[in-house]
Amino acid sequence: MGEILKKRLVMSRFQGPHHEATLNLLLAGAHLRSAMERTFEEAGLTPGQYNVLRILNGAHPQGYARCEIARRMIERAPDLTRMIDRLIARSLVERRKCAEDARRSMAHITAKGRHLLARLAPIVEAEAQTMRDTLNASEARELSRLCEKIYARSVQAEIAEDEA
Amino acid sequence: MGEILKKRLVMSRFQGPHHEATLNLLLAGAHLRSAMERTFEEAGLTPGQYNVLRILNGAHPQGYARCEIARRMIERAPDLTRMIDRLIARSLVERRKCAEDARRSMAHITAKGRHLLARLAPIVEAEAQTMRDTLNASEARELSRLCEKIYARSVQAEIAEDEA
DNA sequence: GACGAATACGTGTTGAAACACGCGGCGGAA
DNA sequence: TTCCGCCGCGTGTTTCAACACGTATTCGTC
Repeated sequence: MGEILKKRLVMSRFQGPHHEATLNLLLAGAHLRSAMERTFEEAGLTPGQYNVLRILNGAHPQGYARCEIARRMIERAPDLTRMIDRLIARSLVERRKCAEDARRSMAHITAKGRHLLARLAPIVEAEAQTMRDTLNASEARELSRLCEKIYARSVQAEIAEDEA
Repeated sequence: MGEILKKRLVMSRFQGPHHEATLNLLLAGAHLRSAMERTFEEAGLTPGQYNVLRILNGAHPQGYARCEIARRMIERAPDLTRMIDRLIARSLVERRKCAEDARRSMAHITAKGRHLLARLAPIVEAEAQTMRDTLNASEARELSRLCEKIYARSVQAEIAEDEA
């Protein structure tokens, strides 16, 4: 147990299973993230940009306001405005005014953006298949459960504010 | 199951447990990472810089060459040189020449760097305690095992190269 | 309806990553 | 020894991210 992490970090001693789990989680997360980077770099997209496109594609054709996108992002994105700007510069997204609330700027995915997502779909599916090859279904559910426990506290705080 | 993630990403449907696990792992990793950022920002350190300091502290007083540090980092750090430069600028680390191999530049933690780590220790311990409150020991071990499976393939490839 | 507070965006600026490249030093082969 | 390939490191440049701030709009309260 823990042999792989030992070799990876060239460490000989741990400070208990929780420390080991923390390091492993950070490593696995960074690994998945860099796998995403490699997947999308061919299309010139960062993981965050891909995430925005996916979110907007889910909202097609209505679109989302900037703050709605931020709420649905995996990672916090303080600079979401310019991230969207870059997508607009490549004609993958367009910005329109919001009728109900003039403060909001609605972002919509374009046909070109949807085409890009479609082209990327098989590559993304291949990555998903790798995960299915690595974990069985019950392991995946267990991993979900444990990860949720880790960020549950802060998220529940956010939801509490949300529903207050 | 999965209710928290649904609320977090405001999603209503999933594409199976593996997709859910992937998202949860990314979220938990980002959560841990931002918790580290908040922990160290008071000291003006990024998680990567703290990691370097920890690594050099473990090698004290011999020090490590740049490439040795890179091998022990949690995240890949292509710009490790300048990361060390910033630590040197704050007198937390110093650079010396390597006698055996003039190509290498050895980095050593300074007394000031060790003092900073000592000052940060209780805060880090508090974070560790949070993890112990969240997961019991067997859950931590299971999380470690699952995370290791995820990055095992690529790591084993690296080790294979390493030992070739 | 008017005022203050909060919200939703956008921007200017600073700091840090990623990538490619160049230099110097080491090691093996003829 | 000499040459060539590789390694280790540093740097220049560009792109991106984080923080703080300013502006416009909406909401709540009187």
